[in-house]
Amino acid sequence: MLVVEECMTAQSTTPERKVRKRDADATRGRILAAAKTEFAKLGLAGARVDEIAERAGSNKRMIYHYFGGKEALFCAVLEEVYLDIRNAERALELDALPPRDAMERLVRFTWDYYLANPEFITLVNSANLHKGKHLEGADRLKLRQREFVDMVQRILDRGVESGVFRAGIDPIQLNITIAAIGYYYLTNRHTGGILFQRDYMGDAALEARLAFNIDTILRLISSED
Amino acid sequence: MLVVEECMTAQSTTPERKVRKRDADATRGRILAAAKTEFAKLGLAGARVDEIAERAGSNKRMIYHYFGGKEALFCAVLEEVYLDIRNAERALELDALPPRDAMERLVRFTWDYYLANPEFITLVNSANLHKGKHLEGADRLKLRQREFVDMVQRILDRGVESGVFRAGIDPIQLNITIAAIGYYYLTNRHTGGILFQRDYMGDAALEARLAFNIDTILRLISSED
Amino acid sequence: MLVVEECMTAQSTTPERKVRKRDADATRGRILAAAKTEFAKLGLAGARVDEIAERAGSNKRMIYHYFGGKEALFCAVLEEVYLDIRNAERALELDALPPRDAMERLVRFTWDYYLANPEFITLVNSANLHKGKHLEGADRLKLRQREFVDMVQRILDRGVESGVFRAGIDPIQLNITIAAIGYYYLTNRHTGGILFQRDYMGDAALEARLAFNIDTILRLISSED
Amino acid sequence: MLVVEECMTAQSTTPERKVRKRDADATRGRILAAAKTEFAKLGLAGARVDEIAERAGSNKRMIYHYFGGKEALFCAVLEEVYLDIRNAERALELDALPPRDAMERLVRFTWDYYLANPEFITLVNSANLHKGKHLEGADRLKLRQREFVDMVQRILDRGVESGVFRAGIDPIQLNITIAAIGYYYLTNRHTGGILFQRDYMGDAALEARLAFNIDTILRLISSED
DNA sequence: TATGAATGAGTGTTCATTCAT
DNA sequence: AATGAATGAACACTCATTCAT
Repeated sequence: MLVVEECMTAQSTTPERKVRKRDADATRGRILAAAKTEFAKLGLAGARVDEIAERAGSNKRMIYHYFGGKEALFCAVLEEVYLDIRNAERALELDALPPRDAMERLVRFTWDYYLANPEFITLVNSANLHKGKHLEGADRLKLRQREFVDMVQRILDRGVESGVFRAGIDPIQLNITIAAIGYYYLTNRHTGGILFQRDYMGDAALEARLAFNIDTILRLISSED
Repeated sequence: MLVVEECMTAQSTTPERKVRKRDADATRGRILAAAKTEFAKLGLAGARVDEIAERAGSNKRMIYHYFGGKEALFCAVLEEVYLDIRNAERALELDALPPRDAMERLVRFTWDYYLANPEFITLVNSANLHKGKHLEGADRLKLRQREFVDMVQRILDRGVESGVFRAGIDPIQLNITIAAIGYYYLTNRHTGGILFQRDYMGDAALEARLAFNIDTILRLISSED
Repeated sequence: MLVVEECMTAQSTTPERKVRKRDADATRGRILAAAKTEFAKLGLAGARVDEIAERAGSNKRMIYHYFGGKEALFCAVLEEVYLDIRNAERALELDALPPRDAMERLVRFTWDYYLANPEFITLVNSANLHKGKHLEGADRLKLRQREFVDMVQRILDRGVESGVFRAGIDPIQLNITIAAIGYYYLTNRHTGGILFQRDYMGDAALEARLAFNIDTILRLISSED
Repeated sequence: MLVVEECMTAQSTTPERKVRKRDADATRGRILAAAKTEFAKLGLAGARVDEIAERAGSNKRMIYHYFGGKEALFCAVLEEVYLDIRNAERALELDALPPRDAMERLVRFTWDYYLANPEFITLVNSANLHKGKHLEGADRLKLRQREFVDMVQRILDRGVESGVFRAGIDPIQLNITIAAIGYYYLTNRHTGGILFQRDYMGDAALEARLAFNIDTILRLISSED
């Protein structure tokens, strides 16, 4: 049914392209943006190709022309949003900060990014509902991810060296936990809000959660309390 | 489009029902079980009423007879899985354990439950994709949830009293974090596995994550390092 | 793309069916008849499922319910028309006629059948355009075909015995030729009419062709001129 | 819908065209060849303009430039293949052979031509499915066809004169039959192969059929057995 | 001469749901 | 209580054709 290999063809246009006849790249971009919104709101199965085309101010045929199909379009969206967050993380230049500050900055950034880009969360959830199939071809991403883990490792190493962090912390476990405590709160804010009968998204609630999360991570890695 | 109110009609059959309706209840139960599997695997939009009927060994018309429609069936499934986990938590009788043991037990239970009931996670994700609409009518659940928070509060209180826990910890924030560090790891295991190029589900990996999570929570609430 | 195996499921309804709830068999029959007309007129690729449904006074969904799809419907149509002609041939009871009369009767019947059932010809052409794929599962047909060849063989044998036919004539080659000289004239009547600038379908032309064909076959098999 | 008149514009480029237009003619030729293959394989409705353009190593727009549209392209293809076979027949120079040899040569040639050019058969079938509409404008062809019939008439006349052939044979009926017995065997080889469960295309089978056909025609026209 | 971009109408197929028994 | 028949709206996807360069 799903031809995952098609995802390989969904790479963004090559940068060498100079003359943009009739704005092909712009159309492609508008479709991608519309698809991101639509897939984020309704999931892969719930999103409608018609709606994406209309939202993009284009027409259905172009989606098939540029991306090959709905699933391949989903692949392209996924790759894009993952590249976006990894690029933003890299732009933090955490290597330039003292280790404790760097770590707090990372927790704060992760939280702020999820808040500012709520589509990221639902898209990742959709990708996982489909067992990650649509991400399998994204080799560029794996490289970026490794760079990111290395950076976190460097922060940990510097912290251990300067005595503020414990030794022996797995950077991937740490990374997962940093993401988890923000991501979970936000992705489950609706059911959580109903069941706990609590405001999740007010300013005070958000600030309280961020503070709790920073505390959680710093206590986890500190050399002493 | 969505008639959330239909969810009200999706309550499980009342216990007063005569015993001769055994078959009817059995059919209802098989439909509910089939729906759980199907919605968990494909989401609300991706699941097919036909497939649910077939998997239940029943026919489509019965779904409309017992539940009113696809969305109402989804409501019933959601309520059931939430009740199941809350009941299981209550059965832990954490009040009978010393506070540190009780807390470790809770972290461990939460992790094990998610592992043993993977549908729970994808169903909750689906519920949140739809902004929790399908949970709005589930009043029985809100009560249970409150009981659960109270129990965690009691553990924290006992821990503070005996000096092993810090004071001032919000039981709901703690609860969210306990869930988060297990839930996130498991729900995003596919994309995580691909991007980190790491085994998520092997025995060693699972044990390592559980240990990391217990450590995270205990460090978070301990009165000192 | 084409799942030829689906054709297997396109067998006509089992005769054991007694109670016809809401006229299921009638609907099936009307769809089959409409499909025959439509496929004959426009070919497999040219025929439209919408048009078939409308012509059948039914709706598109029923086509998929009863036949599984467009191609499977084509399989069912093909099987039906082949069974029809083989049944009609069997009804001729040629075994009861003197060999020469039987053979003339067969040539005449074949010609008349093609004239009365022009869809047969275009349907067979369509089947062959697709390399016969849609006939592969029709085992019932192969049996009938064999019975038919055996009957022709018996006529030939009786003719040889009585001295009117030559010995050594292959019944299948003869059969093919009997079909060919009628079929070709009719299937290519349009291009033939244009290129030869000749009336193909007037009464006189049809009679002349039939006479020519009978003459061709009798000269081919006669023991002497 | 169908604008048959467009076929008029599909004449091949006039020879007066300057030599510098070599590329243009080459493109036109490649499109025509690709179209022949594609129409032969899938019929008029089944063939895809995109596929033809790609197969021609050209682009879709050129098809519209040179031929005007899909149907007009089909007209051009049809005219070409008919001219090809008529030219090949003329090249046989049957007037130079004794009548019996000439007739056998013609049967043999027709058979060999169909075998070597299987597209001819499916294209003619497609043309007839559409009631010959696409051939209506091809006046050049009608002339050639007449020349061909005249040639067959001359062979028959010579045969009657020399006593080897019967008198009174209609050259067009004969022509049709010569074509029929080869054409039918080949066009229906797939369904025939399945229903008769017989090899149609092996060397021995082909030779046997050719021998049978020559025998059929010679017996039909011989003055005596 | 040549070409990629664009499109509207349509194409086979599937859906949740209702009807009739 | 249970079920096969039926449906219309929608679905992903494709088509021949025209536009702009």
